[in-house]
Amino acid sequence: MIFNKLHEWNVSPEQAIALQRTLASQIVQEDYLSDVQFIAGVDMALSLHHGRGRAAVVVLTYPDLHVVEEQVHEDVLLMPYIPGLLSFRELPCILGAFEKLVRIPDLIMVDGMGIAHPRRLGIACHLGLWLNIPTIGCGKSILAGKYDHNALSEEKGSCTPLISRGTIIGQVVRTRTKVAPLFISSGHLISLKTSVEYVLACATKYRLPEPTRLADKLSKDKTRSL
DNA sequence: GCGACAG
DNA sequence: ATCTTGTCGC
Repeated sequence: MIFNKLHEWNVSPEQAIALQRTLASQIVQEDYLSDVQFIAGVDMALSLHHGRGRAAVVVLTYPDLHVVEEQVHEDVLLMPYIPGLLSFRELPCILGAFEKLVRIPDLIMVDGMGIAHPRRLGIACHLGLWLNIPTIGCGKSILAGKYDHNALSEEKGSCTPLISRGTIIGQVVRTRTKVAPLFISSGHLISLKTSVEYVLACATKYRLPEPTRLADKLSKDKTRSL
């Protein structure tokens, strides 16, 4: 598939932050989804010496969740990991995997934050803008905001708002009973409510929803080099 | 100013 | 994220 080249990737941390501020104003938090027939999951694995990375994208049917396409792409990492600037480290490689994709997904689930980010531009938002496809941020740990731990019961499906500066930036969602929750937020072209619905619909047997769980597994595939 | 900090 | 074996619990 093809996408919009919004900017260069070899930028300084200061330039990256400036870009995030500009891009954040372009994020759409309303639902603009077409009939969702295909959902993709994306994740990335890093090499032993953190010199290279391998991005994996898995496309599954919805709501049956059957895999219809898988693509991986390896590349050198340009930037180190800096909290808040994750997309500048991982997206170049992830976009390489999307270039190889034949089946265009209607919705994408990303391993990382959406707008639940210091400048409201997590990796899911950034990817959504480059692809112009709805994206959901599915983080395994918190980056920004706070929530009432007591408002989250042990049962699957339980959730409580993630709040920052007086506004709801995401939902802390329990995808499995008695298992650590996930931090869900809108990426681009989708509402928070709809995001949570899709995550729960794809969280069948594990903590991670099937799209990102399978992408995570594929990126770590031991039968490949790196 | 101090501490926290997705993957 | 990654380094790593067995082990507790449903």
